[in-house]
Amino acid sequence: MVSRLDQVLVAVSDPTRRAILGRLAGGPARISDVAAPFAMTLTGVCKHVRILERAGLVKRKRHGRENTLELSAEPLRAVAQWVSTYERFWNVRLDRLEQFFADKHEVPP
Amino acid sequence: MVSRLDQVLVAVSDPTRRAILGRLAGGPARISDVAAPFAMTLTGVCKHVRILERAGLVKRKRHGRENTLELSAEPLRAVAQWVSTYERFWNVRLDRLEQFFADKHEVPP
DNA sequence: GGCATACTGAACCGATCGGTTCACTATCGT
DNA sequence: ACGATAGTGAACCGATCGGTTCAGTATGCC
Repeated sequence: MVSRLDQVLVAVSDPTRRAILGRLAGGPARISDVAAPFAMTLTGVCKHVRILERAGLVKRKRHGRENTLELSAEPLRAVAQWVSTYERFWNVRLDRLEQFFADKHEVPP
Repeated sequence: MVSRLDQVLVAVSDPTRRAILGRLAGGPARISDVAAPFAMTLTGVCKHVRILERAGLVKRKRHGRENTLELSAEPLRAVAQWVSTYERFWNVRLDRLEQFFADKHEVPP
């Protein structure tokens, strides 16, 4: 079983897919429009979109023969949450600095 | 060329590697200790550690034949930063709610 | 010295990945 | 009805991935 966080992280760990999300952050777009800037076949982009879709990061709406893609960033929340559990570790230096000053101004016994 | 963000996201998109980071969040440990809970050979775990190391998420210190691993969460900051650029999108409902009230109290022309 | 411990490198394996080509289905515009 | 446009499914390809086995190197302990 692969968790949702897994799906999202895997989807997002590819630079092409992050670029697609970036494009969609500027507003909805058709697959062809999204694909245009890439030196890649439409089929290739389609597969990336599919992965993003399965991760819940992209919503698709069909209008006739066109597929409008829309960003759905909510699953990134899980990523933010996971990362945030490590926040205290990259603030460790700051903690030490604070400790340093705390020690300096400590009242001697 | 693969960016740092890429390296970190790829490293972190594997559940085994996230579990290793989780273990290391509880304090430094030897590779063997980290490996113990996994149904996997030591060699397998070694390879995962290597990937985490290359992403800068783990620091290694040799003491004789032992390798002490230490969490180095700072690169996760880049992930947090990247995700944060999408924060406004998962708050979109709130935005719409605000817009709704803004419209309500709008001064008619 | 001799044996156990703690890794590591290399070779290998099947599965998955990113990407392509090609053939196909719908749909749109004229 | 026609050809152009938008997208998809399937088959294929080389590369990478997660994992193994096995042999080897240090190092620690008695």
